[in-house]
Amino acid sequence: MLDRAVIDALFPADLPEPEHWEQQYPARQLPDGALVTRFGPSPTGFVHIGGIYVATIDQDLARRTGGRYLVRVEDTDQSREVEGALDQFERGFRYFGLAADEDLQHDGGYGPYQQSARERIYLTYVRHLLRQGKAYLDFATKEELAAITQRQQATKLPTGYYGSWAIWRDADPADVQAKLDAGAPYVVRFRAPVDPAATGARARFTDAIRGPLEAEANRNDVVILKSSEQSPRLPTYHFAHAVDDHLMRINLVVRGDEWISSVPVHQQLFDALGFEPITYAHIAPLMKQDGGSKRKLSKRKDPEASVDFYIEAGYPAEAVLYYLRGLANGRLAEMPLAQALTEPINLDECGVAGPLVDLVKLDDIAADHIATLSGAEILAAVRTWAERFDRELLTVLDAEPDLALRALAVERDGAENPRKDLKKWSEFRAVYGFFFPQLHASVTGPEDERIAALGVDPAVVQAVARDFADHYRQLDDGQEWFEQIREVAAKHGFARNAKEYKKNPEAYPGSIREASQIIRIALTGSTRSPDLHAISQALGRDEVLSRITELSK
RNA sequence: GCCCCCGUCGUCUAGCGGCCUAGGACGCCGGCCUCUCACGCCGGUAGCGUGGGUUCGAAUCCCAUCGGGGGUACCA
Repeated sequence: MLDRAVIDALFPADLPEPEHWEQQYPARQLPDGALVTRFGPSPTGFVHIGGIYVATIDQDLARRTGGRYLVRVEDTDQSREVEGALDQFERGFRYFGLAADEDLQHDGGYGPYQQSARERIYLTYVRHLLRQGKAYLDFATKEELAAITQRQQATKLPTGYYGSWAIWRDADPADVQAKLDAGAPYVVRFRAPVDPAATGARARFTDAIRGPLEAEANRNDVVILKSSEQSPRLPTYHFAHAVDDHLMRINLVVRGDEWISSVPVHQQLFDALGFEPITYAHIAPLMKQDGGSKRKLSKRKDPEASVDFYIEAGYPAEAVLYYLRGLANGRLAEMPLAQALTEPINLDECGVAGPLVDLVKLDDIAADHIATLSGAEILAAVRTWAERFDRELLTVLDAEPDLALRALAVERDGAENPRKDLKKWSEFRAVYGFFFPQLHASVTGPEDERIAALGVDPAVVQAVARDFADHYRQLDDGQEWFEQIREVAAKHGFARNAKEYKKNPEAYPGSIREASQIIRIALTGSTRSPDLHAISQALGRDEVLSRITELSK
């Protein structure tokens, strides 16, 4: 073991002792059962939907128990850091209304809330471990490490830096001093306390979601402090997790299940540091079907892995949240959205398998949700979306707010079963664009391919349009209004109904169906639309006539 | 290689030894409504990974096997 003086010389002279931090970050005064949770975004410039998934659970648990939910930026891997990543994270989480009780902007007295700013805290505890011989300096080079792994693989031994493979674990202090004198870079490794191969030691813990779990005890002397060549000196995730979560007085760690196999290390670390063990809830990650198998949603391959995907498409945040909460806790998926958003997530009901994200299901949820909104609410949301993603639409909306409201009211306001024609705000343009003269591509005449596709004689089309326009009356009653089409259709010999037409197609230019479609296409540019009378009401008499007249020319 | 987690319709799931000839939701298919499309309503399709046990009885318990996922980094 190294002399204390040698160890201390490695650290700033004014570095505080652990007691200092313990006092600075005292136990929280919170009601019994209050959960203190945290989410740790990495500023890599990509905000993963899985982050929203986990953070929602974190926040829910804290809120419900009268605890705290904090965001701590995990930026210990500087090589992956990206400029502006924090803003991106901010924006993404704000869209989903995930505000932390404590974070970079909201100091709760347990900060800094960014690992790169916590160097002195980590160093205190590294020195502490070093002094007790629970950690040691390691000068092994990359090549040496690779060689060790290779030999272990060749002999089918567990890979890693442990026991007699750990060349610096029990090094002669004189050798260490010599390396130090030569200015050789080093890392600090944790001295794993047991050899599971010899003792059969097991690690046991109870996961808040999965119940009792068990694994081989950790054997590896994991790195806790990264290379002495770097500044600031940063810890690995393992060490930062122990120190930060203890000092921030976190009492429930919710994280992806890829961490399960690290729990044995974490337990040893907590124990060596003299920290109370912490409870874990390991969440099954969001998955994606890939050929015959499943894999985690990948930021490289799957656009829907990014929160930007949902924001750009304009999925309502509530719908996404509702979907995600239902995925986490199936019970919530069975209840209406408003209730599921406030109903607690129960960890013991959370799935353990890893659900596939199903955008078709999300679409269904979103359409259902939007159908519960009023036209005014939808307009407001579409407007907000358009501010960022469709400036032309924004201009039109702002020029004609009343028209927009009338358009949205069609088969919606006051309707028993409102249309579910909108799944996301980006669809507004395609679905409602025709209402706006600025966005509507008018039909140019009987030869327009949209009309031609009906297969009705162009001359008849023209005549129908002309007659319809000549006698057109803007009527309030839908039945009466539609009579106008029936009359024109009858006059030009259209069959009264589709059945009659089918029986003898040669005898008619078409049926009432085709006649209606002529008017529909003239008004909307499409063979599929909401109720024609309602559309005519929204458009107004002049616009109806102008669109029909285009066809009669 | 070693260690760990997981496995019910296409998807999300209910199910904790008899209430299961496995229930719901989404999807899909068909029908009704109808001037189109939606909506709505009605009906249908489809599953316990496999093989052994235990038991009067197994989706549920045990073992094995297969499949999928993760870890084994100075990434998180």
